[in-house]
Amino acid sequence: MRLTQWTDYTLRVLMYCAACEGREQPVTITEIAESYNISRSHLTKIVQELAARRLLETTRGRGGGMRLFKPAQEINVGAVVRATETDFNLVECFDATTNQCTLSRYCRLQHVLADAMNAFFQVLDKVTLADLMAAPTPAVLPKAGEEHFSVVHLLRQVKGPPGQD
Amino acid sequence: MRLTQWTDYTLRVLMYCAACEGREQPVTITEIAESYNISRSHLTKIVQELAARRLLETTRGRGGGMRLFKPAQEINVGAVVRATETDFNLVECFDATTNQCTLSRYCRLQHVLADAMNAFFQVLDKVTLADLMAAPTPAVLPKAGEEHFSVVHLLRQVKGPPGQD
DNA sequence: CTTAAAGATTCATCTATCATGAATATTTTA
DNA sequence: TAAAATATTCATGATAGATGAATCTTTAAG
Repeated sequence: MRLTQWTDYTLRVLMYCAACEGREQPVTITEIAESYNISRSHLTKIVQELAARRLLETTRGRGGGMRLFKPAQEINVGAVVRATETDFNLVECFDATTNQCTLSRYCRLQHVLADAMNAFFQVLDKVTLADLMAAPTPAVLPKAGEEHFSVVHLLRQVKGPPGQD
Repeated sequence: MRLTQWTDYTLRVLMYCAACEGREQPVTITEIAESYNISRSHLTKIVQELAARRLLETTRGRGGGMRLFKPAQEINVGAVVRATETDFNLVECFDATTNQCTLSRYCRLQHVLADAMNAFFQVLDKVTLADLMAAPTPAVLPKAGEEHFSVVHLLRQVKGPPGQD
């Protein structure tokens, strides 16, 4: 029971962009690839897909990069996961074209698992990208004056202020 | 987002046994393998595990086979799936030992996905093996006098009455 | 008008998990 | 003692998913 790394990276890209909202220059693929230490080439395809799905807006050429296409509050996590995951056939009998189990119509398993999967997504459907950027765990609580701590802070710690690398 | 075929087969074995409860002879691996048209060798390992988990009772030797260790009403589907699935790391950051994502403590993704997975299992936790053997879909509704239609009927149709093959 | 920096595209390959199955050992009852 | 059953071990196959090299295209800066 896993999601693909593709989905994982997709969400991370969106989070990175959300964290950088308001920044002058758009976020670049190279920047994210270095920050997360993952393949630039691979990331490109993910950004590609996100742009095609109108979740990111990309601009080519020097000074280009990507931005969220709409505010983080309007990007639903459930919708993103539904869009990026490709295989929802929890068990063989979910796919009528390849199903070989002769019991399928006589057992409730498929129905029960479908219910479970719906419950899974109902949770995600209530969450937006903005919600993912919430307060940190106690160990890294913001100091006084850092009320609006977010991922941006970590990025700054790790990479220095945006635009200085 | 899939379960393993191992889990699928595990549930099917249990369903087959549930359908045959009350039968004189225990169910054999060969019988199930032929019925579902899957590898006997592979099935053996699944039965093996189920016996180790005290969900099946197996007896060796001539006349041997397997039976449910306890009534189908007492076998919880959620528990079975939790036991047979091996990988619950929906995304990389679920596994602290291999996690490389520097954002993990600063983002709520892990928490949200954990919630979703809990919701998934909460559905399965309400279902027993007996519940999986419910009424068939309309297309195959039992005729009058077949009130207690169940998987057993299908097995009979397909294979003839138990013990005659 | 050329160069550098960015995304876009294509293709090939690697890899880990899961699935499969052969061979053989062990147990038990008829 | 033979047949029918589960148990065990080991090797291999299949495939989705991940990776990355190479190259093309676009665009702004100088």
